[in-house]
Amino acid sequence: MLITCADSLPMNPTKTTYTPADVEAKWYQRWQEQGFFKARPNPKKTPYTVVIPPPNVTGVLHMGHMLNNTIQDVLVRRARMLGQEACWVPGTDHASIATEAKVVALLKEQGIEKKDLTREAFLEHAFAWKDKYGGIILEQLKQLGASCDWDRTRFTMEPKLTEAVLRVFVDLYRKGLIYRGVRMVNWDPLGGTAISDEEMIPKDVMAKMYYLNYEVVGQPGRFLTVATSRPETIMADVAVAVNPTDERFRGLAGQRVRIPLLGREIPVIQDEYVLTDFGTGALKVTPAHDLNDYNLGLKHNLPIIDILNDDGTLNEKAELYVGQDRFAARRNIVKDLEAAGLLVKVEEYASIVQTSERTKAVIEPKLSMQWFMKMEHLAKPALEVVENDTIRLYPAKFKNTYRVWMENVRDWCISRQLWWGQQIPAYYLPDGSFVVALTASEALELAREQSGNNELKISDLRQEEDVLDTWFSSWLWPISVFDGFADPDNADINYFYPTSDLVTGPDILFFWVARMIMAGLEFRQEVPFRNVYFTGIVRDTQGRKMSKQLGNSPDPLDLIAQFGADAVRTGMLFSAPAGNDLLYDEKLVEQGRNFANKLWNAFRLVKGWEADAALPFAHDKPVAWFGARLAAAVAEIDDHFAKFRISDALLAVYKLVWDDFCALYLEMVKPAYQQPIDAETLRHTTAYFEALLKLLHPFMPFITEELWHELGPRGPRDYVTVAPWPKPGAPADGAALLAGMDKALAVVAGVRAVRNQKNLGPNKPLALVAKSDEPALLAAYEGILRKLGGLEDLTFADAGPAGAVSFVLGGSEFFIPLEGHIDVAAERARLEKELAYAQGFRDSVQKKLGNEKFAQNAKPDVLAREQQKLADAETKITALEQALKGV
RNA sequence: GGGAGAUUAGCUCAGCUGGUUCAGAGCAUCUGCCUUACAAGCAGAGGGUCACUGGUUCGAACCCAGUAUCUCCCA
Repeated sequence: MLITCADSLPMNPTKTTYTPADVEAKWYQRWQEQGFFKARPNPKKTPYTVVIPPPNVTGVLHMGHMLNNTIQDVLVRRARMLGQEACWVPGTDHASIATEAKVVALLKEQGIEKKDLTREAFLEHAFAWKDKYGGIILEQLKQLGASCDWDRTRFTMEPKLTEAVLRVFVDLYRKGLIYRGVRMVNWDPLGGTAISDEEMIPKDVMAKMYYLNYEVVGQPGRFLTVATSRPETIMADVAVAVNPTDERFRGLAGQRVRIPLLGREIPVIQDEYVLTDFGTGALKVTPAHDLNDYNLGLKHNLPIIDILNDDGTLNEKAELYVGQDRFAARRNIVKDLEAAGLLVKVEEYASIVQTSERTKAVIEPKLSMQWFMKMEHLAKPALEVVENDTIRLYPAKFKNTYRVWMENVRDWCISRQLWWGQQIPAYYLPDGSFVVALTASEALELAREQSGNNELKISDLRQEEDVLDTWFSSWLWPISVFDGFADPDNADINYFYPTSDLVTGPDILFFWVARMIMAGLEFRQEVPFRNVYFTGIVRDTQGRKMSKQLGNSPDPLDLIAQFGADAVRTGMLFSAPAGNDLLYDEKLVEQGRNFANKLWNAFRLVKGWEADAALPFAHDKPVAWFGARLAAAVAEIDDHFAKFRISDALLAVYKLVWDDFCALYLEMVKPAYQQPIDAETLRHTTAYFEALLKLLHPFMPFITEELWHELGPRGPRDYVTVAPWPKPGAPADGAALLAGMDKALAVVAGVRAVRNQKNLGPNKPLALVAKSDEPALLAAYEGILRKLGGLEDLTFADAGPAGAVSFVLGGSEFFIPLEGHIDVAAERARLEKELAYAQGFRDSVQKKLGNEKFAQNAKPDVLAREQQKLADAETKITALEQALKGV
């Protein structure tokens, strides 16, 4: 009788290599047709929710996305198989500064300058561009196999999410948590906006240090030399500071000095902040243009003179070089200082300047009027939920980082001087005061109330030009994707929130993760997620970050085309422990491809078997053993998942498939060429194969789905994607089965080692004589010993035959008669070495057991183990001594 | 300058409560095999003073102190 595994074979099972390109698109389409990725509130199931860290709407897939989304997909697919209602919400981020910079650059190519456009016209261009190129990245994720519920795709700037942002802004403003204030910000003069710290790129440069002479007032000819890298800012100086302990400036404190060229008098102040060994030890204080100086100015109550315009040119307060760009002014003032004899010297030194990630402009620390959010009130509960493990961070070391940041949290500058983003819903009255409201008409009402002027019209109000920081929409993401602001009691949010796991990079722990926690607690009184898994940064084999400039970043789509999505996914995961950077190496992807190929060939083998119903069940031992092995592996894999050890889980499946199933189990049950197999064994083998496909599916969704359908006839909705995850239930005698097989396999390994040592080749039939202390056990595994060891004969005896190679396992001796291959001296030497080793081991255990304090202090189970070790060592020594006598 | 973390095989990393294992995995390396599923493969082997110096302990990769080097975060 013939048991067929599948009705049709779209793939050619005679081909020895698996070709992923033939099947991947097909299965992704089928999954979508079947609606497997769609999630709906279902009270009978436990929800499992993941919100994607939304990539930039105009971005394209890079290696970091590959890693991050592979991990999410593994978690989501496994949850789905565990019978949970798995909901993975995809979407994109409007990424205000990045996208605006791209649109500005694009318009420039078309000869259009942003400044010549109205806000409305610019946004029209931006939306047109977003509609054309936006969301490409989501299509790319499908090629990776990402099982997102695409019907739920959101965009942080779509109307509903924008409404959520505005509601939150108004709410927090009314709670008194949002205010306007003047602060030192990172100003991008080219982009004309404040940017956040993470949007700056530090650049190593060789800068010049200029030594300038400030004349001491009332002491003509006496100068105080000050070192500065920014001579063009001396017009904004308000003091010169020295360290109070610095002997060189004794007596100068309280004196006044004259700013070079300008002649304005400023005081000399003392502060410990000043480093005595940097520059000349005298520091010019320019509060408007340096953050440290600003703080120094606050401390000493100094005035602030801001000499720069928003575009980086000098304003009239500078008095000199007005209208010139800061760098032109620098060149000119150096010339003039030199001419005036006030420039002592110029030194080169290595320095770091901050530049804008988008416009590349050198960042200017600048005082400006911005919108801020108070963080203290929000940070406190957000810290607590991480401290008390309501939210767990993986790896846990990030708890420390999180704590330090949350305890020193500073107010959040939420305004950006851009157009692409959510415009701040504040409306200025003609008198300069303002109101905050969701809509213009509400604003008008408030404005009339506030001003007492009922004649005010909407056209009298001027809406704030600034937009909100992108993170001000992404911090609401886990709530807003379920419309939790507009409709706080809807079925989706009640069911899917809080989400389960968040997978993201540690670089946005503060900007995103911490703020989502705050938002969750503030607006829903509930954490946004239970676990946060931090991935590492993908680097090249030399440890460098992937970057376009270095050209060290492969195109993920090329990789998928070349190796298959499954191979790329496993390649990323093979070496990606949580929080550790991943050194990407194409070899890992090759390893993934090889693994897919291994699986494919195992399938080809099993597929080729024909069952003969007349044959008796011949492989009860292998079948029982692999059942136990599988159960143990499932338990181990589940444990790895519970601890978010994703790459360990993968490695465990990898070894189960490759070593246990292919190298051992299949070799044990494999019939001789073109011989039939008994039906019972084939039935078990097929069931095991299916279990392996299930365990592998989260990691390698495509090949497992393909083989699932090849392996047996399937109903219309019978897909491994929705198959139940294997249960770990181990058979009662599992431990004994595993231990027994280990002993048998040790004998096989011994025989194979002899084969290799004696250069016998895999085919030469050998005879094995066993002087075993467990003959019954070995007899039970005789079939396996013969097959895997290539034995033509297995006999039990009390003594070894002459002219045999021997090896010792535990208390048993094994002999392989090999006339003509025996080198007596070498045999003796080998056994003696082994004996000496065993004796040394015994002695050390004996010594430990003989130590009174050990006997007193060690736990009973430790003591018992040591005694067992001693007994085992004694047995082995006896057997070795016997073997030596026989040589 | 302040803080956090790391250092285990050639590489990337595990190693849980100090004792199952006189230190484990994957990859790489070496040797031998084109053995009727797979050379993208099979069988076997070698490879470590657990950064260094002390300390605690019957016992330390693990706990403590110091040193060195590296990484990240904050300023």
